[in-house]
Amino acid sequence: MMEVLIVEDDPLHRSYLHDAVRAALPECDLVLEAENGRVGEGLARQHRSAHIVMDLQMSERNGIEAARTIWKERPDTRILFWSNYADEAYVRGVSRIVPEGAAYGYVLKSASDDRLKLALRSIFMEAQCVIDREVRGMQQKSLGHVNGFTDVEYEILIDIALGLTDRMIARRHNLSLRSVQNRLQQLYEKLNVYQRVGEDVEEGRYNLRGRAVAVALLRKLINYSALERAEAELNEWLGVKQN
Amino acid sequence: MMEVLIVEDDPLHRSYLHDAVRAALPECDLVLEAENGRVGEGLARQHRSAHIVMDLQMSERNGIEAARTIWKERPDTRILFWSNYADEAYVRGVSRIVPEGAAYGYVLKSASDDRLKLALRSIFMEAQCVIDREVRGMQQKSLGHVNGFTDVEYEILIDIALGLTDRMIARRHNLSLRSVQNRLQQLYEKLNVYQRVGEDVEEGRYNLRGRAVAVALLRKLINYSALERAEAELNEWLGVKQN
DNA sequence: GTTAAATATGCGGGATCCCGCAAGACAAGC
DNA sequence: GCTTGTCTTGCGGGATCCCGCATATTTAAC
Repeated sequence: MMEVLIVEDDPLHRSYLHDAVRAALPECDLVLEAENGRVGEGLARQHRSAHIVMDLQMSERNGIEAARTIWKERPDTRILFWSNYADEAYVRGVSRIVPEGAAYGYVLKSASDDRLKLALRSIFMEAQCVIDREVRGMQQKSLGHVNGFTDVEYEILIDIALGLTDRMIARRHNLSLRSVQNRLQQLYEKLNVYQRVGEDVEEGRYNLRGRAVAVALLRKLINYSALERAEAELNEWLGVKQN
Repeated sequence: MMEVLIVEDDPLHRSYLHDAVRAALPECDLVLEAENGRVGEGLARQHRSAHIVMDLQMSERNGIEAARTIWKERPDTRILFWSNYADEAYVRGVSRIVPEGAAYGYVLKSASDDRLKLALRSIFMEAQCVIDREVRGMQQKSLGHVNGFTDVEYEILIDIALGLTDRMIARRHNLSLRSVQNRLQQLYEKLNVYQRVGEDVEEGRYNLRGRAVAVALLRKLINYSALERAEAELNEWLGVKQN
């Protein structure tokens, strides 16, 4: 008596997943479906789902937020993230919320049938972690300190992407103004923002702050959902500070 | 003897589209498929395709760029854009490149079977334009001057999102420094960026420039593909300026 | 335990940004 | 013509950003 919950907003992908689950897990006798994160959370709570397949990019409430609240309630839930992209923003977002010792997976939608089915069995039956090669590569590059970003640096990157002033960032992280600016300089360095843009010396420089955000977006260090989440956290912080 | 070219990177969606085309257009005797924009361009050129269904968000080369080069070569090509989103950035991007008097369509993937098939017939057989209601609504709101953005304003918004300095923007648009800054003030006004962020008066302001970009991203006035395109155009401009 | 490296903080200054004020340019409408 | 409104440009100044220089403090390494 095993149940699997599918959270995925695309009907075609949903039914494809349904079939895959049925084929890979004959011991599963109930497959639930949710068409966005909000509904998925509800179903997970109601059915105490222990096995979830989760899309990341959904309209109503995205997969990372849904997974976070689900894991907060029951940290031993096994979740397989099934996504189109291996953007650093997503990978970071996921690994930030996975609880200690939880079994989870991250496979791309471009993966083969077999890989998906294998991952389903490994995670749900064997409680193993399965991370796609591309995603794993991303993780390595991200955490490997060559051209990778510290957590603090990443936080500050997000902060300037949100449009905070240096002073605000300093207050938020309990740092001095100058320290924040040091971090920013490191960021500019790592993001390779110091090139001139025009031929005239001393004439065509970028606005470093803005350029850093642009480059981060182009390199997919940041994406919409990361920004959205960060904006929510910022507002929350502003809220508690108010009181 | 009618041919239809499908450009779509998701295999499931591709085969769904294939079926839909077959069902809606029995007079069509050849359906070609491409898995990204680059391949799509090639096939379109090779087969002189006059009827194309195009996804917007693709990895290798996105739908807007592909459509632009295709339309540049044969402006009477009929293209149906089939996308997940009605973001203002996409809508603007599409309407910027559609040639005078061309027949095109924009329907969402969430649309029903019937709507898709109807759109296929309307555009390919009758040369009519078919724009989904949600998308149309977006267009209205975008162009209607209440809370809508001028083309110039939008250009400048893109420029600060790319991280250009005021001076650079001025040079690019042949404006004075001060005019650019006027435009920026309008932008800040329209994007509602002037609110304080903290309780201390005179203490917690946003960095307006950065905040404007953040808000624009959150409101989906800008998205990844728009940035990518803008970055390419910027580099092109820098190139010709060099010589 | 000593050295080296990374990190945090302060000071100061030049560049840029943000913007109020004001004057000229151009078009539309009466 | 006159007015009104929008757009442009210049000037000037305060705030912020970017960053070199110098000094603690912490962390890592041997």
